[in-house]
This record gives sequence, C-alpha cells and structure tokens, in this order.
Amino acid sequence: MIKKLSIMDYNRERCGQYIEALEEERRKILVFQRELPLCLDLVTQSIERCKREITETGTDNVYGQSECSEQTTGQCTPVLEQFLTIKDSSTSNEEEVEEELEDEQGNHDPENDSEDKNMKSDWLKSVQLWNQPDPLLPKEEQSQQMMETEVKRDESMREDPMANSGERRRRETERKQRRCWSSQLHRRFLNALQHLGGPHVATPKQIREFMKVDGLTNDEVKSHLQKYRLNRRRPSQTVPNNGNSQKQHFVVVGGLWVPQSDYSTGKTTRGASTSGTTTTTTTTTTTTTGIYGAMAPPPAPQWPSHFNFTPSIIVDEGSGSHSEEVVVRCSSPAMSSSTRNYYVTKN
DNA sequence: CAAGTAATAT
DNA sequence: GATATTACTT
Repeated sequence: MIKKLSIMDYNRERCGQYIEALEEERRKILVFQRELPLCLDLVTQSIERCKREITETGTDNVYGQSECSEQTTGQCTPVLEQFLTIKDSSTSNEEEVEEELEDEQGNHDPENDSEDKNMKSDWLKSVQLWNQPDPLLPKEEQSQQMMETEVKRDESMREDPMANSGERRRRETERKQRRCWSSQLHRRFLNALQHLGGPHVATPKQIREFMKVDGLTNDEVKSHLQKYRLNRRRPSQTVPNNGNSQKQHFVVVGGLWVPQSDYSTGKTTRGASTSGTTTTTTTTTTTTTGIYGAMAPPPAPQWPSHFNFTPSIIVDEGSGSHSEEVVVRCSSPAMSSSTRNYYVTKN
C-alpha cells in the first residue's frame, strides 16, 4: 500500500524534474528552431508525454504506459500551452532532417527507444529528389531504397532534343523541362556548399561533384547557386514594415536576429506517413494538385520556408578545418567581400 | 570548358 | 513575383 504510494511519488518527482530539464532544453532549442525543428518537436513531445503521465497518475494507472501514439502533435494537454507558441508546426511530415548532414549515408540507428524512430524513416520515403513530373508513377514504392550515396534520376524523362520521333519539337532549342529543387536536394546542395567552404568559394562544378546526384548538370547547380547567393545577399527588404505585427517576433540572441516563430508556414499537404507501423490510412495522394494537374505532386518545396536561406546567419565551416565544428556567425549586410567583377560591355 | 552574370521563360 | 533555363562575357 504505502509502498505503492511512495513509488508513485517517486516516479512523479522524477518525472517532474525531467520535465523541468526538458523545458529548459526546449527554451534553448527554441532559439534555433529554424535549424533544429525536429529537435524541438521531439523535446516538445517528450514534455507532453511526461506531463500527461504525471497528470494521469492521479487516477489508477501509475505508469502512463500508454504510448500515446498520436501521430500529430495535435490535441495535447493545454498545460504547456505557453511553450507551444509555435503550435501550428504540424511537423508530422518530416522531410527535414535537421542538421545531421553527413549521417545521410550511414544512418543506422537500430536502437531507438525514443520516439524519433518515426521520423527519418519518412524522409527516406520521399526519395524523389527531383520532382519528376510523372503522373504515371504510382508514387508508392517506386524508387524506394535507392538514394543513399548516390541518387539516381530517371534520365528518360528528359526531353531529348534529338530523340524526337518527329521533328515536331520546336527545333533544337527546346527548353529543358523545369524541375524544382526538392528540399532534400537542396540539403545536399547546402551540404556540399558547407564542405566546400561557403557559397562564395564553392564552384558549381565542385558542388555538383560533391552532391553526387546523378543527372544533375553543371548549369543547374550554377543556377541554383546564383539564386542562393542572391537570396542570401538581401533576403528581406521586401515587406518594409507591414502593419501586421502578427507573430513575427524576433528575438535577439547574442547579436543574432532569430525569428521566434517560423518554419511552420509550409504545412505541406502531404500526409506524413509516420512510422511504418501498420498501414497508415492517410490519404497521402488526393492532394489537390490544382495547378499543373498531375505534374508536380507536392507543393512542398518552397524555399523561403524551409530552405536554409538563413537571412542573417551564415553557417559556414572554416574552409580548412575538417572538424565537425560549425561556426555560426553573423553576417553583416555589408560584408561579403564579393569582388564584384562587373564587366562593362565594351564593344 | 568553367564560372559569373544578365536576360528570358515558366 | 519567384524560380529555373538559357545566353553571354570573361
């Protein structure tokens, strides 16, 4: 009898301490939620779970062993509402593997007592680095376990200027089919960039070789790089000061402007397949692909939201250092000693 | 040929 | 308007 109670109390106590620790952790992570969205989500979920356990101990089951396998972070105890300012995250769809970077190839985490197993298995599914417009593909298995070190891209899709059965093509100047940079592809891009010493040092060719994405051309990388550089030069400046002060709170941390709530705007419609346990009844498909009909499946890839065009934070590795350390430093708008080689057309 | 940049197309 | 492709210059 008493024993039981004492155990209960003990557990509760421990849980409480754990929660405290977690919350503290979360506060820290919150600052970098842009870089560590999943991390934050994890911690949040953990906190929820713990709290739930505590609150439920009042009744009978001491160990809230209920796995509470809720898929989304939705319906939760309102207790920690204060911390959930980000709320809308709906990060059920993980395609954002945080800054793990390198682990892409060798990630083997067979032992995952934690709840983070469901993630990371997901982004592997969304393999298609290239949103290859292909309505025909069932999109299910398709190209599943490839990827790994080298990603392959179906070359057949490519419109060959030559191979046209009839020369109905518009002459040889057939514009390439437009393809988007999926977030994963972009990750590789960033990864390469980082290892090559920053966007201003890395050259398209190097990047392409580093990415090891089959079918990726130099020009594509070059273009992407160009855009990347431009976007990073002056990311804001649009929307001078919209009257709506909404929830764009910014926090100054160590001289860095960090958006307090962000990242969640994506809200991709793609059903997060979540953990592999049992078939998820999520509709997945039926995404109202309004435009383009069956062209590009998900509207997912949106740069502004989840690509790391970190406005004022440059994450670049010391060019020479091979260590894992990543230096985060502020980039003054006037920095970037980009030697502007402006060539004036002098004919 | 490769990289940067500008122009153009979607 | 944003993003990708192409054209052009170096």
